[in-house]
Amino acid sequence: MAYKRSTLMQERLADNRERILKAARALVAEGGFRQASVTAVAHNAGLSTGALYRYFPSKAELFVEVLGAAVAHEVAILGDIARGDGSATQRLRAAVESFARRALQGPYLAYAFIAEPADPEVEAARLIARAQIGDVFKKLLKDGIASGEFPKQSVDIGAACIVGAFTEALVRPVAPTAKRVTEDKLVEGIGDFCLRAVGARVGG
Amino acid sequence: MAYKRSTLMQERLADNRERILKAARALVAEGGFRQASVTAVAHNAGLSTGALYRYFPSKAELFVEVLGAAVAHEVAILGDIARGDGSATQRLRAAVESFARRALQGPYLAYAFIAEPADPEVEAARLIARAQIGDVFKKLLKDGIASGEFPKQSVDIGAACIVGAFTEALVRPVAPTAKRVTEDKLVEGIGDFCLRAVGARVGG
Amino acid sequence: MAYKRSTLMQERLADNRERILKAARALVAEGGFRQASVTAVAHNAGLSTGALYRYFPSKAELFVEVLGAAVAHEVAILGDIARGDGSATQRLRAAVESFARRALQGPYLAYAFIAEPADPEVEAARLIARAQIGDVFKKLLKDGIASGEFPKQSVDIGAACIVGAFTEALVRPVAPTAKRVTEDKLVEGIGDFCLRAVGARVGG
Amino acid sequence: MAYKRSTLMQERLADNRERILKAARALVAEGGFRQASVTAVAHNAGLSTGALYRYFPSKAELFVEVLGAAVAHEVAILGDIARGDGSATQRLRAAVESFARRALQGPYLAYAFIAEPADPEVEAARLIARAQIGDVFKKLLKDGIASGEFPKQSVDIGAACIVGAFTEALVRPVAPTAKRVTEDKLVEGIGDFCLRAVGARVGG
DNA sequence: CATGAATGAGAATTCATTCAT
DNA sequence: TATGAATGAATTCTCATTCAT
Repeated sequence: MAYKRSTLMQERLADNRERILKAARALVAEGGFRQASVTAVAHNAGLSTGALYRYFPSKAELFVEVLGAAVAHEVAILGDIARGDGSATQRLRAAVESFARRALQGPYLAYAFIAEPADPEVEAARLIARAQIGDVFKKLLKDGIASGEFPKQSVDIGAACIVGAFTEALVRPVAPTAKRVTEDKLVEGIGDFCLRAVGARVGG
Repeated sequence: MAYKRSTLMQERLADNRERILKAARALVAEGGFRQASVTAVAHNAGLSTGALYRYFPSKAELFVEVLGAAVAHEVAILGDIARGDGSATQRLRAAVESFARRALQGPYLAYAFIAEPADPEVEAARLIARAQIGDVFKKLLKDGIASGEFPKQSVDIGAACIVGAFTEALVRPVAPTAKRVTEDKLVEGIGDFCLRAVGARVGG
Repeated sequence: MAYKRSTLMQERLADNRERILKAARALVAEGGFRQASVTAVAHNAGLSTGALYRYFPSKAELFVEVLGAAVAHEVAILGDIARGDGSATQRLRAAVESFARRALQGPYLAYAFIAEPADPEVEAARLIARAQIGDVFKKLLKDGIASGEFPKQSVDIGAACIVGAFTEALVRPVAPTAKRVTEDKLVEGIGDFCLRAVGARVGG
Repeated sequence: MAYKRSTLMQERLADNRERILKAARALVAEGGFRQASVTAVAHNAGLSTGALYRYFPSKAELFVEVLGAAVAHEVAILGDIARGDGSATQRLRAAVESFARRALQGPYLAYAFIAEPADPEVEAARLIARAQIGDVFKKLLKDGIASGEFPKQSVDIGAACIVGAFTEALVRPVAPTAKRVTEDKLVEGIGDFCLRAVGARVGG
């Protein structure tokens, strides 16, 4: 009918898209991919099932984008830190702890990192996501090595280990019942671990 | 009276159980729990669906056992190393590298560690599995701190980080296409990372 | 905005629910719970298997409702009769014969009363159903005893016996082939039996 | 091999047959047809699944015989009572109460009477069984009418009602929680009900 | 002749995707 | 264009019956 789509309409559409992504994110965070059925996502976004397919061609592509958005957000923050001021040591600690704090608040991102994908398409996206996060730490490692703060080492392996280390420590701390560590202690402990791991001289 | 069960028959039965476990393991390693349907497992084991239920009461219990067996094997080996001779530093490196080498040969175990479980029962088993692996490293950390090899630190967090670090590095190395690191380099790199991470004095 | 759901659509939905109940009822009446598989019910209702689950969360709940609806209908009618005018004797006969006539028309209800349930949930509903029917007769027995029409007796046992007596007589008349009794004779015979059973003075 | 089957062997076979029937009966009594799987019956009889099929060609035929045996036993006892001394009134009460007492001891028989069959073949047997029990009461009704103890009435309907009445009262008494009637009271109450129902002059 | 492992059809239930309205 | 009811294939699990040993 209307030849030109009104601006209002376009905003509406953008809103819907955003709402779907948000709903999907929330559902995955709550109970994993298993809980995030298409119907549930659509309903939580205030839309019908059919409407969702107007914005995303399939469930897989929706979740690829969910993951992508989460990671883009994360990478943006971590990238800012990595490109900021201070020594590589300081920036590495800041990055690790920044990630850790956000993950502890809403653990969906960390969860998404290790959750088994429902689909090969999502799996591919997951690899890319991890790589992107890893790249931030690779840069920091390079900086530190260049400045002489860290000894020479494989930055590829190091970055992967860092991502794995904090992911694991955040999602499934060993000994979950005994001695419940406070959030501050946990974040700091992870930071210490990673700094020592890359050979930085850390506290004492 | 009752026909004596032939030795052949007994072997057959034991074989079937083993074949089921093997098939399940292989399918999970290949494509995750999603790919490992009961029908697929049974078929790959050369049995009918119903026959599988003679050996395992449910899909969940089958996979709990798959995981349990893998971890028991792993813990046994790592435990031997941890209780062996040499400094904590040496034993820690040996444990990490031993795990890493096996994981690179047949990556299913590492995969099982991070795969999203299909079932709460399996999830519980997974947590226990990670904790058991973690405990080995906790012991090594304690040893090293006691001997003065490692600085004082949280052994809970450290153990979790170590497990996470090598799991991640093994399963999804950052930058998987470019500069394919040799296996030796990767294993050594992970070892270095972990030793530095705990504060050991590592070569150079 | 949202398309207004047409009246036609709403009728369609209500129809579907009704059709499912009807199909379930018919299948149970024909061949018991065994014959009433979810697939068969859905198919007889002109729907797919999955569609049925939009209207009923499980097979058990569907059959609980089938039973419940039948009994609610029955209890309403019998209750009206029991609370009506006339002596307890008259009302008891009217209630028994009313039930009997309906049961002979569509024997599913009587069948449902004695069918072995496929599920504990349904079994529970069945007990409640029988109790509800029994309660109507308990009230009538009490009335009759109070008015002196019936001798003193256990109203619990009496009510159970009455329900059992007409259920049996309706569903499986002894000697089903020989001397096929007319419906009128059967209904009257059951009425006579029950009245005598409670000690009422019955014609001749 | 052996041309003539030894007597011992024949006894053995007869024993097995009997044991199977007994096991089947016990399982049905415990938890209905649902619980009585072929494997369970065979196991409880101390035999293998396959061996059972040497004695019964199918599950259905096994349960037809289980029912038949139970009823034959019942009919024999009730027949003795019915053909015994005393007035029809006395014999009817004795028969009803005798049945009731046995049913209360081991309720499997009463259960089998109303349980939904797993199979049309068993259903047919069930009808025959009920008819056979009914026939005993038909004879008693005829006796009583002939002797002038009972008024003229349909013996077919009356017999069916009696069977239904005590079956129901025994298996599912209305109001099962409140006022738990003693066994004696229940048996007597059922007897009273049935005697009054046929028009006998009963106590007071 | 006895065994019991194996079969395989069938049951209930779920869910991504489509399409008439 | 939005809706959500309908689809139907796929999943886990059961069990009467068979047959190699």
